[in-house]
Amino acid sequence: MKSVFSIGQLAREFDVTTRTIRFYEDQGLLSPRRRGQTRLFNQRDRTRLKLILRGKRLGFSLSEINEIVDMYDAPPGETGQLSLLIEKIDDRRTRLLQQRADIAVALRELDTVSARCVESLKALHADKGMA
Amino acid sequence: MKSVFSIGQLAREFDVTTRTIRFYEDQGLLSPRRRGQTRLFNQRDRTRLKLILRGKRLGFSLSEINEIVDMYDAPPGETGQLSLLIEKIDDRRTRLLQQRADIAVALRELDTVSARCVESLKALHADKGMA
DNA sequence: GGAAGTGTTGACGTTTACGTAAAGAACATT
DNA sequence: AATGTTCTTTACGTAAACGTCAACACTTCC
Repeated sequence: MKSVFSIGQLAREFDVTTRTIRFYEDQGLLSPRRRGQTRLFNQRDRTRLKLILRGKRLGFSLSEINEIVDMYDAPPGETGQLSLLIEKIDDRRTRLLQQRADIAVALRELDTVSARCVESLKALHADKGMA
Repeated sequence: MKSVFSIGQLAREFDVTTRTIRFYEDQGLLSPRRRGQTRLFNQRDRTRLKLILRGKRLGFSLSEINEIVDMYDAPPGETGQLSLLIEKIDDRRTRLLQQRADIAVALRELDTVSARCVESLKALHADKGMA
């Protein structure tokens, strides 16, 4: 369990370019410590990067991801901020549930297409037998 | 059950702009019939649009969606094309399953954040009671 | 017959999310 | 001392997915 990572290490581990990681820092999604000019990433930075990439896989934009990642930090003190956060959570949950439903439909349809492929293969083999 | 739609009707129904629909046609994702210059969309076009928008919700790019929508049309005759299609189906299934797993994790984490919100609210009420 | 509403084709503008050099610093190896 | 590797900043480039006019045609309503 290492506790400090270079930009290159993280890039290799998560299969992104260093340019991408620097870009995320530029956008305020990451803020690693520095030793001189060089970036030093700790476990928390690494976790945030993992969160970011999961958000990307789910089709969120970087600014949405920025909001999301902030959600995981300490809840805000004011009631106003808190209800805003609850609203965001609800929005995100709704979107995730929609996506889950979309995936269910899409997977069923893939099965249908698969079945048609099998049928086509059968037909091709039958033709082959005829020749 | 209507069988022909104008571009405006579809735009309203699916909450996209007409510009978006024309762009999709330009990219070869839609190809409605014409009466003179005017586009006439049928049920098949409408279904394709629905597929496209679901693909977008799942974070696929338009070129990926193009491939996907083609999958739902008649399977190709050649064995080579067919095995290519099977490969694509497999890729897509893998990605969907990854997304589903991501969603499961994200939903659990949302519950955690929700719980923290409730705790924070309790604490705020306690403070209020103290004053 | 003029205005409103819907349709059309360009064509340029914009945001997002990086890619891709350019030019240099720091450090290890040969 | 030269080479190689990994890091840095700065900055221009780009593909995707539309937005946003402009300028025009057709129909309908008053």
